[in-house]
Amino acid sequence: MEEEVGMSIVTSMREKIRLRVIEALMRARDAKKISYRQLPEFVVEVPRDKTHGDFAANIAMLLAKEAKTSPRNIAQLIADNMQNEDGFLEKVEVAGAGFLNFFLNTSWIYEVLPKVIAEDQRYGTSAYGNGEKIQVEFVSANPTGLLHMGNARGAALGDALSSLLEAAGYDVTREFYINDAGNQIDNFGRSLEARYLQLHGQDALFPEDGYHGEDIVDTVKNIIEQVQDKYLNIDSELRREFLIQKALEEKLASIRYDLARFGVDYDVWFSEQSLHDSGIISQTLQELQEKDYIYEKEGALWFKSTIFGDEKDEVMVRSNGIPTYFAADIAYHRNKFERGFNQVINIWGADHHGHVARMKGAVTALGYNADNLQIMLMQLVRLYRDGDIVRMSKRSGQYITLSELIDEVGKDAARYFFVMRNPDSHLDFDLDLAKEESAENPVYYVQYAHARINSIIKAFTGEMPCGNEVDLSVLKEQAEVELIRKIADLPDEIIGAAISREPHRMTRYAHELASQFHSFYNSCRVLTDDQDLRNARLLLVDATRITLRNVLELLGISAPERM
RNA sequence: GUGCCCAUAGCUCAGUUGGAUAGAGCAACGGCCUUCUAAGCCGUGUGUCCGGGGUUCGAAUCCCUGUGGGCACGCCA
Repeated sequence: MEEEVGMSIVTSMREKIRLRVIEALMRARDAKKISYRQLPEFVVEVPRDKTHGDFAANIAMLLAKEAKTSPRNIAQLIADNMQNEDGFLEKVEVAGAGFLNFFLNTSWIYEVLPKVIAEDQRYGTSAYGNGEKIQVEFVSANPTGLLHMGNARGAALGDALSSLLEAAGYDVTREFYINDAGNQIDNFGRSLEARYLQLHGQDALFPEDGYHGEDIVDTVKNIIEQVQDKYLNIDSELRREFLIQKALEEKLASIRYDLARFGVDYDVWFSEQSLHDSGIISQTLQELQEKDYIYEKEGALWFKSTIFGDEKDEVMVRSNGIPTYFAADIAYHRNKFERGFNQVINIWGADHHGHVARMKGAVTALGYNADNLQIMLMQLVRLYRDGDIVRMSKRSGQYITLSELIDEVGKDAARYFFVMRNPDSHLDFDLDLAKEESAENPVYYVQYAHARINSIIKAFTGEMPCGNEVDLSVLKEQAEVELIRKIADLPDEIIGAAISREPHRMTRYAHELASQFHSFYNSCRVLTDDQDLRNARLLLVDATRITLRNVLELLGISAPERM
């Protein structure tokens, strides 16, 4: 049975209609006016076109074949047999190919506002997820450098998705996987060492594939300030070990700082090195060996990922005995499921799409359901400045950092831009455009609505009316009714965006809500002399404020009180 | 070459998972401030939904195929 508590008003209207449709059909069948065995899955949806009613159902078209009669006949039969003693339905129409259009008695929409105001910060949230544990791993950038635009997109998407899932009633853990082991760390060490020696006037050779970025030089300069030339005449391996440790500390601190500035707050920072240290990697390897998913070839150990649809098998342990990144990642994913997450979501750049099949294969091999590992791929970000594409490469150190992005564009605009687009499409980020504080920037449109509301509330000197004491049925203007309906949609919008893993739906919703408000603002005056109307509109405006603020909060965007 | 992703208005993109006459923003043009913020509102028009087949009551959406673009194909991560 559906739990009645916490269900949104829109959902309960939808369910009420669904029930009455089913009852009507059964009544018609009892009266031998129609025959069918099984009821098809049908939808009760809010039609795009307002003239098609508040809700519409497609059941007649789906039942036509089985019932051996025309969709319009079936729809008419349902309409004639609908129970409506309580006047819940204003009218029911048969339209188009056999749609049922339901026009509801408008009284239900006036329940929305008191509910929003009572729930306040909690409005929009629901218990849909039943507290199920979900982990979202995102960004997980190499700590050898600074965060770039791709990381920024991942941060905005991952954080918004996490917030959405939380609002939909899931128990969410935000996690950052720190790649502090493996080849790139060795490379990092050699790069640091070369810079350290160079900065002391020595003629050290910089590794070909090393980290050429200026930020590495700065890091080494900072270390030198602390230790001077103490590590100049010392065993190279010890020197590298020390430099790596100090540099990782600094890099990680700056990554944490930048993400915090971007409004992203992680629950867990998980070290890859800890998997090596604790022996979990070799344990996992052994388990896979026992299950016969591993074989040896040319001195290396391979995982049979081809049996899970991968293009080729993948090396787990190199011939030099060092496990690959893939081996560590498998151990990490085993660890995730062992920690009791029902679902695990990874946000990856699309350049990693080749790993999806083998990672899911590894999860299956370990005895877990691969469907519970969802990998959200996002296409890469292309950056434009002065009309030209800015080539970005971490190795060469040529890239715009998250930190610079926040300085230039601002957190709010940047986050809105990243979440606004479908992750499946390339994002052309025009820095000059995003910087512009003009109407071109959609985030201002939404924030402006919030600021306007606050300005109305400030201008009102009396006492805010109480939800239950106001007759809201005076809100009859089209702009008023449509605004209320948009407000009422929030809980279902959140659930829909959360379960489909599509945070970008929420920016659209935010924009539509703001649009509906601006339209209302221009056609209806809130602070009028008519006290009843004024009070009702004050409540409407306050509920809009709460809804807008809650959506912006989900997206990690501030809701300014004045602009 | 093989695999994955993308292709919708002049530009940037939505399109509620298969529904009714495909929508926003920007750009263009015309109107609206003595009023709670004009970073706003109202109006004007634009489509070979990349091409071609198929599935069905119904396709931008699902399947096949062709074209164009991006990405990946390492004992890197």
